[in-house]
Amino acid sequence: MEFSLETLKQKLCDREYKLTPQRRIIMEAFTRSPEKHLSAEDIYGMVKKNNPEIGLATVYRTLDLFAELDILQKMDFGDGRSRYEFCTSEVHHHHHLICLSCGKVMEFGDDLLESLESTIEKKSRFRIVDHELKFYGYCAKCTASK
Amino acid sequence: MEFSLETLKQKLCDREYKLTPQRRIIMEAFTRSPEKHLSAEDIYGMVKKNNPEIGLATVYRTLDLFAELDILQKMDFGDGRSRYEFCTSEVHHHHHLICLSCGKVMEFGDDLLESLESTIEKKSRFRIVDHELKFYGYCAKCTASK
DNA sequence: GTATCTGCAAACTCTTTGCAAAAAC
DNA sequence: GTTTTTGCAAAGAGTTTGCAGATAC
Repeated sequence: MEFSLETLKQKLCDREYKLTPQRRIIMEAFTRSPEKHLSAEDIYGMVKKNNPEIGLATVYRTLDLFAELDILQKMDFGDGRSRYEFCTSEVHHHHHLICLSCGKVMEFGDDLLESLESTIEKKSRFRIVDHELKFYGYCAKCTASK
Repeated sequence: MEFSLETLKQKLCDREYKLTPQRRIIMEAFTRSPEKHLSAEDIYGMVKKNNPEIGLATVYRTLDLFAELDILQKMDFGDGRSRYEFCTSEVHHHHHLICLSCGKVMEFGDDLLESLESTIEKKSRFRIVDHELKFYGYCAKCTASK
């Protein structure tokens, strides 16, 4: 587990937030999940198994809080729901491959955009703070099964 | 106007769709708009002025139809609503600059991603059909007014 | 004439919010 | 003890759908 509960507690306390069981449970679900790009509903489904009393609204609030604390990054893959993934320092330097057939999201780490960014900043007088690159297509499995 | 009503009629008839006043009006609103990235609500607001009887559902249905006919391209800038723009052959080769302050969307035409795509296709066995590159930041106007 | 299309209202999905009860510190 | 947090249900935004009447061809 790359992200310890201690770190979570630290980050919460720094901002006067409390470490509640729900927040701990949601964080644990995240660290345990093999899939890294999770929606609120995904998390809700995972935590409800062992903690049926937890509410969907709490999941939403917790994910938003974690995003505000730079623990998670909120992302949008255009399917009408937000997804969250751990906000590592590399998160801005990998790109997403989104399968149009099965919806799977893969990552491709490689940052070729730094030079493009500075070109744009000069030409457009637009101050870039983040970028997002997505490739849509068909994963190997879906290509094979057609 | 780059896109004539004749072309629209042609494309519709080819697929056994009819050219209705509503479809014509919506297409005209699109060609007349200085802003190129329009939401359903944007279009609805524009057409309602002269045609108050037109329904929002019709706007949605028409935009989706146009997208299916490759007349418009449906896009998602992460603000919770879909936007549409004319689907020119260059549409896949320009990228978007999205201002986090005023929400304005600008374009940056330049395609440096072809070589990156073939690298990814080889390394990941992922067949790419489209890509999308967005830069988030602050436009010149918003940077100045801060 | 007939199949398509429209407008309306209701339904739907994802997300947010108001509030009283519960819990962290 | 007090402030934060929770669960619930209701509201909210954007979009879709069912249906009866209207319309393009």
